[in-house]
Amino acid sequence: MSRRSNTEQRRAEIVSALLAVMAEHGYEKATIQLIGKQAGLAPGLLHYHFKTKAEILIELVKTLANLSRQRFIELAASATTADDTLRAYINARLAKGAGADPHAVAAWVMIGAEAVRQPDVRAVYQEAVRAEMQLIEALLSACFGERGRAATAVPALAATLLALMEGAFQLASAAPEAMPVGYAATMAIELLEGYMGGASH
Amino acid sequence: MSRRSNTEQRRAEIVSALLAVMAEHGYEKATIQLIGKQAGLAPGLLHYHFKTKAEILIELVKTLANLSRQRFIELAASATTADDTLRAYINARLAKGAGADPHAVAAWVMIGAEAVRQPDVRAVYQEAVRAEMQLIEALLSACFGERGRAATAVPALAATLLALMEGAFQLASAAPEAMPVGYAATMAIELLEGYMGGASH
Amino acid sequence: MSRRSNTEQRRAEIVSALLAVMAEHGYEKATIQLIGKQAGLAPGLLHYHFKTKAEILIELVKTLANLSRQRFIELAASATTADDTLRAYINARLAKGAGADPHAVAAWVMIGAEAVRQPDVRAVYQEAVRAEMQLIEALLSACFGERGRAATAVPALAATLLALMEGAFQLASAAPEAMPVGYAATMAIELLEGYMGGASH
Amino acid sequence: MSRRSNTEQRRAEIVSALLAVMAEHGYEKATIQLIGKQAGLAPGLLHYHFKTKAEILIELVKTLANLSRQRFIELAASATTADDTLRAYINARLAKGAGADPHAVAAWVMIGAEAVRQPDVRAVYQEAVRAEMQLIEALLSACFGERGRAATAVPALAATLLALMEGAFQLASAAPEAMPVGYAATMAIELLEGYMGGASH
DNA sequence: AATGAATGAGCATTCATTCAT
DNA sequence: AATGAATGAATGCTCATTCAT
Repeated sequence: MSRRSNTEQRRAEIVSALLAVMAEHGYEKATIQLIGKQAGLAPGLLHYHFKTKAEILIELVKTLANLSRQRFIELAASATTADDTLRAYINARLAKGAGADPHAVAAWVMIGAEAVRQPDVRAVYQEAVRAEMQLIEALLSACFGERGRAATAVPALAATLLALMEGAFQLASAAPEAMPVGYAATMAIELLEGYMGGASH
Repeated sequence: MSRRSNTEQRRAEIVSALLAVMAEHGYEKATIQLIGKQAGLAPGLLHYHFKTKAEILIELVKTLANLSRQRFIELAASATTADDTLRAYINARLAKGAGADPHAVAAWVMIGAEAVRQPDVRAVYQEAVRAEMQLIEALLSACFGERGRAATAVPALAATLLALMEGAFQLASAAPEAMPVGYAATMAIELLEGYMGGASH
Repeated sequence: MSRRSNTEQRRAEIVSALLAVMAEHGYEKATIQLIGKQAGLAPGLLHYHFKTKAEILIELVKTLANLSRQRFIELAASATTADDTLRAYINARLAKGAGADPHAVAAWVMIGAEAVRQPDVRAVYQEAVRAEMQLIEALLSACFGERGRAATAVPALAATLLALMEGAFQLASAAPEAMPVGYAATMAIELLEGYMGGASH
Repeated sequence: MSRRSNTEQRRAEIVSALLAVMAEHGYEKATIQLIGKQAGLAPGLLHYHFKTKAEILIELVKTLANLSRQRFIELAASATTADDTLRAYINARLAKGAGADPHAVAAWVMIGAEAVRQPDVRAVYQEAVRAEMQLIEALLSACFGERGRAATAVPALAATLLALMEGAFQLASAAPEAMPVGYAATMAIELLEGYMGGASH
């Protein structure tokens, strides 16, 4: 009788196209025409599946947050200790190599800037930040527990690690040539271990 | 006697207006009309003093980099040890309070995003990053020296501190409600001391 | 036995949906999507039953003209004198109450505006006007006859009554709060009686 | 020093262009491009002088209402009695001939339709209707007074005259060929005189 | 130096219409 | 008959830039 809906797939294609275009041109210059061309779809079709351009962006934020979590879950699967899990998390986020997607990183940086001025984007961005904070806090608390130590300043430590990661994304996208190679993951782990191992001496 | 050229002052006013408008609306939505209104100048005048809108942005990047350095110099004036100087630097960048300007912070975040896609902006942004890296490396080396220790992984450590700061700016601008209060400066200092004090044990 | 064609019913449903949507949004903003939603039909189906959107409008004009005539016939059934019949006519058109449909009135106003610029609409609109003129003229002539008077200026009188009715529709739709309640039917009858009763004194 | 503002003149030109285009094409099809072409102005300029297209329409409504009043004032200047003034009013509105502008009449019809669905337009349209009602009521009261009679049902009578005029505009614009020539002004006057002269017999 | 009107390309969005299913 | 995805040409509006004054 009727056509089968392919909306979910089309929406995913469009979001994916926005990711690619935005990584290179930013949000404002990611025109509907350009996104459509990237996806191989007519411009009008994008507005058939999404009410506004901003709505595509919102969807992208959610998608990237999920993707990130997914990658961590995969890498954490083989970790046995809390320290291993924390390392897996940091590597999932910061290490180059399999799964690291410069496009996604650059797009995330653009999203961070849009979140400053677009309330709707800000809302989902903030939600992602909150969820990430909780995840990191849990990981850190576990590490403290494993060492048989009281968990000290976990929220501040978590925030710092998150800031470090966000900043690393920013610098990797906008000034890679000015940065040392592979500094972030290694140094983040070392700093945390230094703190957790020595904070009570 | 003819009228003195007020070009330099006008340029500064315009750059300052861009800072204010950009903090709230981002670069693309910071229209010439809006910047002009903020500065109390007619739109046409902006193009008399700057060839293009991008040129104002470039000037703003330089201005912010200088401002930042200026603030550090002031705070560092009373420091006597290398550790004190490093603390002064971190506080100059991260501590709330006198001199901390949320507008400037938000604008810097926007600039970071523009640097990803605008080569001209990227060039000056990268230059600022490089200069900052050198400054931090010098500060860190001094701290190591003061401790009578070999300087270990200074570039990576410097990069990490810079990333931490950039990320803190990002999160302060886009998700302040999700972050603990005043975490960044304190925790950055503690992490560094933990690393420098204990890395060779 | 194969499925009966339901084309006629579907067409009527679509026309009725246009009436409802147009009353609120006007013709241009009565999109095919919106009409379809109102009718509970998929957009594509509208173009299966009507070649163009304008064709639906044409059909609506005819439908409304018929509806109006129908209502008069019902109300006139019990009239015995020419004066009664005229009163029945005016009440059928102007009186509030059973059968008065604000939607239909508003849609008719919209149609009147479309008739100014769309030749096809104008043609059927004009046809409806001509038919209405003839009907009114006949009613008026009968009234003159009943009074044993020569019919004076019947076409002009008929045109004036028609104008009065069209104007009442317009004002009822666009400025109801500025108008007295129930003025039109009463006053139309009084004016006509004043004219027909006293014109020869 | 600066350029002299020509905004008021430009706005008037644009409003006038909308009048012309709207009379032929209606509001929706009166595109900014088309209005601009009619006025000999670049499309962007229309939005420099008016924030939105709807704002031009609002201005047009006000302009037409004023124009109409102006024409009455001129024609009423030589009237000495209340009856003469009423006649002058009706002629100013309905009579063909010097000052009658089919464009303005057609545009007014379009405005009436837009007033049904655009709240902002409706507001100014209603205001114009209210002002017109007051004017007519005053004229009619004066006529009753001149006759030494109590004013009977003046609001309803005024509303009826207004409806008659609005309807005459509608029919003149959308179905002129179906209407008698010059019926409206003559018949309106006769009907009113019939009513005012004989209502108390 | 300064003003503000003017330009025109480009943008997100709408929508009648088509078409594969 | 019916569905709903797809198309692409408009449309209102924005905005950097130019220019006459």
